[in-house]
Amino acid sequence: MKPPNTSNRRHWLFKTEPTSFSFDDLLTAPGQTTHWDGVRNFQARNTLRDQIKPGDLVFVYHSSADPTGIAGIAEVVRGGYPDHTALDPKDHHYDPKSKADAPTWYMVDIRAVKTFPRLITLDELRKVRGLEKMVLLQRGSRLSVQPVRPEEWEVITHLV
DNA sequence: GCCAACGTTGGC
DNA sequence: GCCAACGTTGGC
Repeated sequence: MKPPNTSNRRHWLFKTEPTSFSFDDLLTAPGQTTHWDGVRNFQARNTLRDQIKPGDLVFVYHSSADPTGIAGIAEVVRGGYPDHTALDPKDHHYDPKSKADAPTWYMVDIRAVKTFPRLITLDELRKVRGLEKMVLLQRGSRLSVQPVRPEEWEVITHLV
């Protein structure tokens, strides 16, 4: 495998509901690696398809949980490719408008690289200076795949 | 192209 | 479970 280009790596945040897929589930997955499937929002799709590259780093965020927050870090091991779950009528994320020869939806593969010793909660993030512009913290923000600025990444990783 | 209706997200 | 905010759909 080609070593990732760590100098140009970008940073992202992926939301997941831990009742359906948690960071622990990623840790116990084969190779601690998984497809990040099921994204059905065009803006997030564009990011997955066009911008997220192997070597990029990802905060895995637990939404609709108690408490909500960032559970750990994963590394992108495969860039955007078609999300086959959109083609499976039995899949919860099936989309009849997506076709195999013209896929609408994309996913990436990620591998766990760091488990935070504790959840970095949303409450805590809201209080940290320097994160005021973070996409996650914007009012009404619900993008499930979102960019994280380098300085935001730096501040957050030093909280634990 | 507008925009009302509808469905979803996600914090609380 | 509530509901504000948002994205998508479809009639016009």
